[in-house]
Amino acid sequence: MPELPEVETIARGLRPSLIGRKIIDATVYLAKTPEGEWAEKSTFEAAVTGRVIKDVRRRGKLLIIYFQEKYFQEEYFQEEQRRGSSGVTGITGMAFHLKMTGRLFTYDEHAQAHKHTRVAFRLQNTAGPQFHDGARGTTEAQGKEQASVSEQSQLFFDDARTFGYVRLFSRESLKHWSFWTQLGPEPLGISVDDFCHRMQGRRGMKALLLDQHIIAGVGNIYADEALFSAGIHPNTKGHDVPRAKLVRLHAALQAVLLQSIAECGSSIRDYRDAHGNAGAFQNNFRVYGRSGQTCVACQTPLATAKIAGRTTVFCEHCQR
DNA sequence: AGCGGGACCTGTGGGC
DNA sequence: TGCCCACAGGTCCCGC
Repeated sequence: MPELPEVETIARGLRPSLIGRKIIDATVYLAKTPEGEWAEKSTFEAAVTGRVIKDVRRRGKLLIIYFQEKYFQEEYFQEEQRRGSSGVTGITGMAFHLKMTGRLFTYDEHAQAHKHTRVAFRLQNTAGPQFHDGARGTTEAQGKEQASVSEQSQLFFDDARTFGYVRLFSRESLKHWSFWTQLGPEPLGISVDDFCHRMQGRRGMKALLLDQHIIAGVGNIYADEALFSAGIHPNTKGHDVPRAKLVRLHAALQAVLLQSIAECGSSIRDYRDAHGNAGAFQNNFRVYGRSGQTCVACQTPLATAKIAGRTTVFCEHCQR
Protein backbone atom coordinates (compact mmCIF):
# COMPACT_ATOMS: atom_id res chain seq x y z
CA MET A 1 0.00 0.00 0.00
CA PRO A 2 2.67 2.54 0.53
CA GLU A 3 2.00 5.13 -2.14
CA LEU A 4 3.47 8.59 -2.40
CA PRO A 5 2.11 10.03 0.89
CA GLU A 6 3.07 6.95 2.89
CA VAL A 7 6.60 6.80 1.49
CA GLU A 8 6.96 10.56 2.04
CA THR A 9 5.88 10.09 5.66
CA ILE A 10 8.36 7.27 6.14
CA ALA A 11 11.17 9.34 4.62
CA ARG A 12 10.39 12.27 6.90
CA GLY A 13 10.30 9.98 9.90
CA LEU A 14 13.57 8.25 9.07
CA ARG A 15 15.52 11.35 8.11
CA PRO A 16 16.43 12.63 11.60
CA SER A 17 17.29 9.16 12.88
CA LEU A 18 19.43 8.16 9.90
CA ILE A 19 21.31 11.19 8.65
CA GLY A 20 24.91 11.12 9.78
CA ARG A 21 24.76 7.48 10.84
CA LYS A 22 27.29 4.97 9.63
CA ILE A 23 26.32 1.46 8.61
CA ILE A 24 28.42 -0.87 10.76
CA ASP A 25 27.25 -3.92 8.85
CA ALA A 26 24.23 -5.42 7.14
CA THR A 27 22.61 -8.85 7.02
CA VAL A 28 20.53 -10.08 4.11
CA TYR A 29 17.95 -12.59 5.34
CA LEU A 30 16.10 -13.07 2.08
CA ALA A 31 18.37 -13.42 -0.93
CA LYS A 32 15.88 -12.11 -3.47
CA THR A 33 15.28 -8.83 -1.66
CA PRO A 34 18.39 -7.05 -2.96
CA GLU A 35 18.24 -6.43 -6.70
CA GLY A 36 20.52 -5.03 -9.34
CA GLU A 37 24.21 -5.42 -9.98
CA TRP A 38 25.21 -5.63 -6.29
CA ALA A 39 22.37 -7.97 -5.31
CA GLU A 40 24.34 -11.01 -4.28
CA LYS A 41 24.20 -11.41 -0.48
CA SER A 42 27.89 -11.07 0.38
CA THR A 43 28.43 -8.34 -2.23
CA PHE A 44 25.51 -6.34 -0.89
CA GLU A 45 26.59 -6.72 2.70
CA ALA A 46 30.16 -5.69 1.92
CA ALA A 47 29.08 -2.83 -0.29
CA VAL A 48 26.97 -1.04 2.34
CA THR A 49 29.37 -1.59 5.22
CA GLY A 50 31.06 1.61 6.30
CA ARG A 51 28.76 3.94 4.36
CA VAL A 52 27.58 7.08 6.08
CA ILE A 53 24.01 8.17 5.38
CA LYS A 54 23.79 11.61 3.88
CA ASP A 55 20.08 11.96 3.20
CA VAL A 56 16.74 10.16 3.02
CA ARG A 57 14.43 11.07 0.18
CA ARG A 58 11.49 9.92 -1.86
CA ARG A 59 11.04 9.64 -5.61
CA GLY A 60 7.66 8.31 -6.71
CA LYS A 61 7.06 5.35 -4.40
CA LEU A 62 10.77 4.74 -3.94
CA LEU A 63 12.46 5.54 -0.66
CA ILE A 64 16.06 6.50 -1.27
CA ILE A 65 18.94 6.56 1.16
CA TYR A 66 21.92 8.54 -0.13
CA PHE A 67 25.41 7.86 1.12
CA GLN A 68 28.13 10.39 1.62
CA GLU A 69 30.49 10.08 -1.27
CA LYS A 70 33.88 8.63 -0.85
CA TYR A 71 35.92 11.60 -1.96
CA PHE A 72 34.54 13.58 0.94
CA GLN A 73 35.56 10.80 3.28
CA GLU A 74 39.13 9.70 3.72
CA GLU A 75 37.78 6.74 5.63
CA TYR A 76 35.79 5.60 2.62
CA PHE A 77 38.79 5.70 0.41
CA GLN A 78 40.71 3.50 2.82
CA GLU A 79 37.83 1.04 3.17
CA GLU A 80 37.34 0.70 -0.54
CA GLN A 81 41.05 0.19 -0.99
CA ARG A 82 41.00 -2.47 1.68
CA ARG A 83 38.16 -4.24 -0.14
CA GLY A 84 40.13 -4.11 -3.34
CA SER A 85 38.44 -3.76 -6.68
CA SER A 86 35.45 -5.86 -5.68
CA GLY A 87 33.18 -3.77 -7.85
CA VAL A 88 31.62 -1.89 -4.98
CA THR A 89 33.16 1.51 -5.57
CA GLY A 90 31.12 4.46 -6.68
CA ILE A 91 27.94 3.47 -4.87
CA THR A 92 25.97 6.57 -4.00
CA GLY A 93 22.88 5.15 -2.38
CA MET A 94 20.17 2.56 -2.15
CA ALA A 95 16.56 2.61 -3.28
CA PHE A 96 13.79 0.69 -1.49
CA HIS A 97 10.51 -0.22 -3.12
CA LEU A 98 8.08 -1.24 -0.38
CA LYS A 99 5.47 -2.57 -2.81
CA MET A 100 2.52 -3.71 -0.65
CA THR A 101 3.85 -4.80 2.69
CA GLY A 102 7.36 -3.40 2.97
CA ARG A 103 8.27 -1.49 6.11
CA LEU A 104 11.33 0.43 7.21
CA PHE A 105 11.71 0.77 10.96
CA THR A 106 14.50 1.88 13.19
CA TYR A 107 15.04 -0.11 16.35
CA ASP A 108 17.47 -0.06 19.22
CA GLU A 109 20.65 -2.08 19.03
CA HIS A 110 19.13 -5.05 20.89
CA ALA A 111 16.21 -5.70 18.54
CA GLN A 112 16.21 -9.14 16.93
CA ALA A 113 15.44 -9.85 13.31
CA HIS A 114 12.12 -11.62 13.03
CA LYS A 115 10.14 -13.71 10.59
CA HIS A 116 9.62 -10.94 8.06
CA THR A 117 12.93 -9.15 8.34
CA ARG A 118 14.53 -9.18 4.89
CA VAL A 119 17.57 -6.96 5.45
CA ALA A 120 18.92 -5.57 8.71
CA PHE A 121 21.42 -2.71 8.99
CA ARG A 122 23.37 -2.01 12.17
CA LEU A 123 24.00 1.69 12.58
CA GLN A 124 26.42 3.77 14.55
CA ASN A 125 25.94 7.39 15.41
CA THR A 126 29.00 8.96 13.88
CA ALA A 127 28.31 12.50 15.07
CA GLY A 128 31.70 13.82 16.00
CA PRO A 129 34.63 15.90 14.87
CA GLN A 130 36.09 13.24 12.57
CA PHE A 131 33.42 14.03 10.01
CA HIS A 132 34.03 17.72 9.81
CA ASP A 133 36.22 19.25 7.16
CA GLY A 134 39.90 19.22 7.95
CA ALA A 135 39.51 16.91 10.92
CA ARG A 136 40.90 13.78 9.38
CA GLY A 137 43.56 13.52 12.05
CA THR A 138 41.36 11.25 14.14
CA THR A 139 43.32 8.20 15.12
CA GLU A 140 42.05 4.68 15.07
CA ALA A 141 42.19 4.57 18.84
CA GLN A 142 40.05 7.67 19.13
CA GLY A 143 37.63 6.21 16.65
CA LYS A 144 37.29 3.03 18.64
CA GLU A 145 36.77 4.93 21.82
CA GLN A 146 34.01 6.93 20.17
CA ALA A 147 32.42 3.82 18.77
CA SER A 148 32.21 2.25 22.19
CA VAL A 149 30.37 5.18 23.72
CA SER A 150 28.27 6.27 20.76
CA GLU A 151 24.73 5.15 20.42
CA GLN A 152 23.92 2.28 18.11
CA SER A 153 20.66 1.46 16.43
CA GLN A 154 19.28 -0.68 13.64
CA LEU A 155 17.28 -0.23 10.48
CA PHE A 156 15.13 -3.21 9.45
CA PHE A 157 13.57 -3.73 6.07
CA ASP A 158 10.60 -5.98 6.84
CA ASP A 159 8.31 -7.33 4.16
CA ALA A 160 5.70 -10.01 4.79
CA ARG A 161 4.81 -10.55 1.15
CA THR A 162 8.38 -10.29 -0.13
CA PHE A 163 7.50 -8.23 -3.21
CA GLY A 164 9.63 -5.33 -2.05
CA TYR A 165 13.25 -4.83 -2.96
CA VAL A 166 16.31 -2.75 -2.21
CA ARG A 167 18.77 -1.78 -4.91
CA LEU A 168 22.21 -0.24 -4.53
CA PHE A 169 23.07 2.29 -7.17
CA SER A 170 25.88 4.41 -8.47
CA ARG A 171 25.50 7.44 -10.70
CA GLU A 172 26.38 5.23 -13.62
CA SER A 173 24.09 2.32 -12.76
CA LEU A 174 21.09 4.64 -12.41
CA LYS A 175 21.37 5.36 -16.13
CA HIS A 176 20.75 1.70 -16.85
CA TRP A 177 17.91 1.12 -14.40
CA SER A 178 14.91 1.48 -16.66
CA PHE A 179 12.36 1.81 -13.86
CA TRP A 180 14.31 4.82 -12.64
CA THR A 181 15.03 6.43 -15.98
CA GLN A 182 11.42 6.04 -17.13
CA LEU A 183 9.82 7.31 -13.94
CA GLY A 184 7.42 10.15 -14.70
CA PRO A 185 7.41 13.53 -12.97
CA GLU A 186 6.33 14.04 -9.37
CA PRO A 187 2.60 14.84 -9.14
CA LEU A 188 3.27 17.55 -6.57
CA GLY A 189 5.74 19.29 -8.84
CA ILE A 190 4.18 18.90 -12.27
CA SER A 191 2.74 21.93 -14.04
CA VAL A 192 -0.89 21.98 -15.14
CA ASP A 193 0.15 22.03 -18.79
CA ASP A 194 2.50 19.08 -18.49
CA PHE A 195 -0.10 17.15 -16.50
CA CYS A 196 -2.86 17.74 -19.07
CA HIS A 197 -0.50 16.80 -21.87
CA ARG A 198 0.49 13.55 -20.20
CA MET A 199 -3.07 12.57 -19.32
CA GLN A 200 -4.36 12.90 -22.87
CA GLY A 201 -3.44 9.35 -23.81
CA ARG A 202 -5.67 6.78 -25.44
CA ARG A 203 -6.00 4.69 -22.31
CA GLY A 204 -8.55 5.02 -19.53
CA MET A 205 -7.96 7.66 -16.88
CA LYS A 206 -7.37 5.18 -14.08
CA ALA A 207 -4.76 3.31 -16.11
CA LEU A 208 -3.04 6.59 -16.93
CA LEU A 209 -2.91 7.69 -13.30
CA LEU A 210 -1.48 4.34 -12.20
CA ASP A 211 1.19 4.32 -14.90
CA GLN A 212 4.42 5.31 -13.18
CA HIS A 213 5.91 6.41 -16.50
CA ILE A 214 3.26 9.10 -16.84
CA ILE A 215 3.28 10.34 -13.24
CA ALA A 216 5.23 8.80 -10.38
CA GLY A 217 3.80 7.82 -7.02
CA VAL A 218 0.06 7.37 -7.55
CA GLY A 219 -1.44 4.00 -6.59
CA ASN A 220 -4.91 2.57 -6.29
CA ILE A 221 -6.07 4.61 -3.30
CA TYR A 222 -5.16 8.08 -4.54
CA ALA A 223 -6.16 7.36 -8.13
CA ASP A 224 -9.71 6.54 -7.00
CA GLU A 225 -9.89 9.45 -4.59
CA ALA A 226 -8.58 11.98 -7.12
CA LEU A 227 -10.92 10.77 -9.89
CA PHE A 228 -13.90 11.04 -7.57
CA SER A 229 -12.86 14.48 -6.44
CA ALA A 230 -12.55 15.67 -10.04
CA GLY A 231 -15.79 13.98 -11.15
CA ILE A 232 -14.14 11.81 -13.78
CA HIS A 233 -15.19 8.25 -14.61
CA PRO A 234 -12.17 5.92 -14.25
CA ASN A 235 -12.82 4.35 -17.66
CA THR A 236 -12.97 7.58 -19.65
CA LYS A 237 -10.21 7.73 -22.23
CA GLY A 238 -7.69 10.43 -21.49
CA HIS A 239 -8.12 12.17 -24.82
CA ASP A 240 -11.88 12.34 -24.26
CA VAL A 241 -11.59 14.34 -21.05
CA PRO A 242 -12.01 18.08 -21.58
CA ARG A 243 -9.06 20.17 -20.49
CA ALA A 244 -11.10 21.90 -17.80
CA LYS A 245 -11.65 18.54 -16.12
CA LEU A 246 -7.98 17.61 -16.38
CA VAL A 247 -7.17 20.91 -14.71
CA ARG A 248 -9.56 19.95 -11.92
CA LEU A 249 -7.92 16.56 -11.66
CA HIS A 250 -4.49 18.13 -11.37
CA ALA A 251 -5.72 20.21 -8.43
CA ALA A 252 -7.66 17.30 -6.91
CA LEU A 253 -4.70 14.95 -7.08
CA GLN A 254 -2.37 17.44 -5.45
CA ALA A 255 -4.95 18.23 -2.78
CA VAL A 256 -5.54 14.60 -1.87
CA LEU A 257 -1.83 13.83 -1.77
CA LEU A 258 -1.01 16.90 0.32
CA GLN A 259 -3.85 16.24 2.74
CA SER A 260 -2.75 12.65 3.16
CA ILE A 261 0.86 13.69 3.78
CA ALA A 262 -0.43 16.14 6.37
CA GLU A 263 -2.18 13.24 8.09
CA CYS A 264 0.85 10.94 7.82
CA GLY A 265 -0.64 8.75 5.11
CA SER A 266 -3.36 6.09 5.10
CA SER A 267 -3.11 2.99 7.24
CA ILE A 268 -4.78 -0.09 5.88
CA ARG A 269 -3.63 -3.25 7.55
CA ASP A 270 0.15 -3.12 7.16
CA TYR A 271 1.24 0.42 6.70
CA ARG A 272 3.05 2.12 9.56
CA ASP A 273 5.43 5.05 9.50
CA ALA A 274 9.05 4.91 10.59
CA HIS A 275 8.01 5.02 14.24
CA GLY A 276 5.33 2.36 13.97
CA ASN A 277 2.51 4.88 13.99
CA ALA A 278 -0.56 4.54 11.83
CA GLY A 279 -1.59 7.34 9.49
CA ALA A 280 -5.02 8.92 9.65
CA PHE A 281 -5.98 9.64 6.06
CA GLN A 282 -8.00 6.42 5.77
CA ASN A 283 -10.67 8.28 7.73
CA ASN A 284 -11.03 10.65 4.79
CA PHE A 285 -11.60 8.11 2.05
CA ARG A 286 -14.62 9.06 -0.01
CA VAL A 287 -14.61 6.09 -2.40
CA TYR A 288 -11.64 3.77 -1.79
CA GLY A 289 -12.71 0.79 0.29
CA ARG A 290 -16.32 2.01 0.40
CA SER A 291 -17.81 -0.54 -2.01
CA GLY A 292 -21.56 -0.73 -1.60
CA GLN A 293 -21.76 2.28 0.67
CA THR A 294 -23.41 5.45 -0.54
CA CYS A 295 -21.75 8.36 -2.28
CA VAL A 296 -20.91 11.16 0.14
CA ALA A 297 -22.16 13.69 -2.42
CA CYS A 298 -25.35 12.20 -3.91
CA GLN A 299 -26.18 9.13 -1.77
CA THR A 300 -26.14 6.82 -4.82
CA PRO A 301 -24.64 3.43 -3.94
CA LEU A 302 -21.00 3.41 -5.05
CA ALA A 303 -20.09 1.14 -7.95
CA THR A 304 -17.24 -1.35 -7.90
CA ALA A 305 -15.42 -2.64 -10.98
CA LYS A 306 -12.13 -4.09 -12.01
CA ILE A 307 -10.47 -1.34 -13.99
CA ALA A 308 -6.85 -1.37 -15.14
CA GLY A 309 -6.48 -4.57 -13.13
CA ARG A 310 -7.44 -2.92 -9.84
CA THR A 311 -10.53 -2.94 -7.74
CA THR A 312 -12.01 0.46 -8.47
CA VAL A 313 -14.74 2.19 -6.51
CA PHE A 314 -16.54 5.15 -7.99
CA CYS A 315 -19.86 6.95 -8.22
CA GLU A 316 -21.66 6.44 -11.51
CA HIS A 317 -23.69 9.57 -10.91
CA CYS A 318 -20.90 11.97 -9.93
CA GLN A 319 -18.17 10.60 -12.19
CA ARG A 320 -18.83 10.74 -15.91
C1' DA B 1 -1.49 -0.02 -28.93
C1' DG B 2 -3.77 -1.22 -25.06
C1' DC B 3 -5.89 -4.22 -22.20
C1' DG B 4 -6.69 -8.48 -19.56
C1' DG B 5 -4.70 -11.93 -17.09
C1' DG B 6 -1.02 -14.47 -14.84
C1' DA B 7 2.92 -14.49 -11.83
C1' DC B 8 5.10 -13.12 -7.78
C1' DC B 9 3.71 -13.69 -2.27
C1' DT B 10 1.39 -14.45 2.38
C1' DG B 11 -1.74 -12.67 5.95
C1' DT B 12 -6.47 -11.86 6.62
C1' DG B 13 -11.16 -12.66 6.85
C1' DG B 14 -15.63 -14.37 5.14
C1' DG B 15 -18.33 -18.47 4.36
C1' DC B 16 -19.58 -22.86 5.67
C1' DT C 1 -12.79 -24.48 15.82
C1' DG C 2 -11.08 -25.10 11.51
C1' DC C 3 -10.68 -25.45 6.67
C1' DC C 4 -10.86 -23.36 2.04
C1' DC C 5 -10.51 -19.80 -0.87
C1' DA C 6 -10.89 -15.17 -2.52
C1' DC C 7 -8.62 -11.04 -2.00
C1' DA C 8 -5.23 -7.39 -1.37
C1' DG C 9 -1.92 -4.78 -4.84
C1' DG C 10 2.93 -2.73 -7.77
C1' DT C 11 5.22 -4.16 -11.49
C1' DC C 12 6.57 -6.99 -15.25
C1' DC C 13 5.53 -9.93 -18.94
C1' DC C 14 2.89 -12.46 -22.26
C1' DG C 15 -0.72 -13.02 -25.52
C1' DC C 16 -4.85 -11.49 -27.84
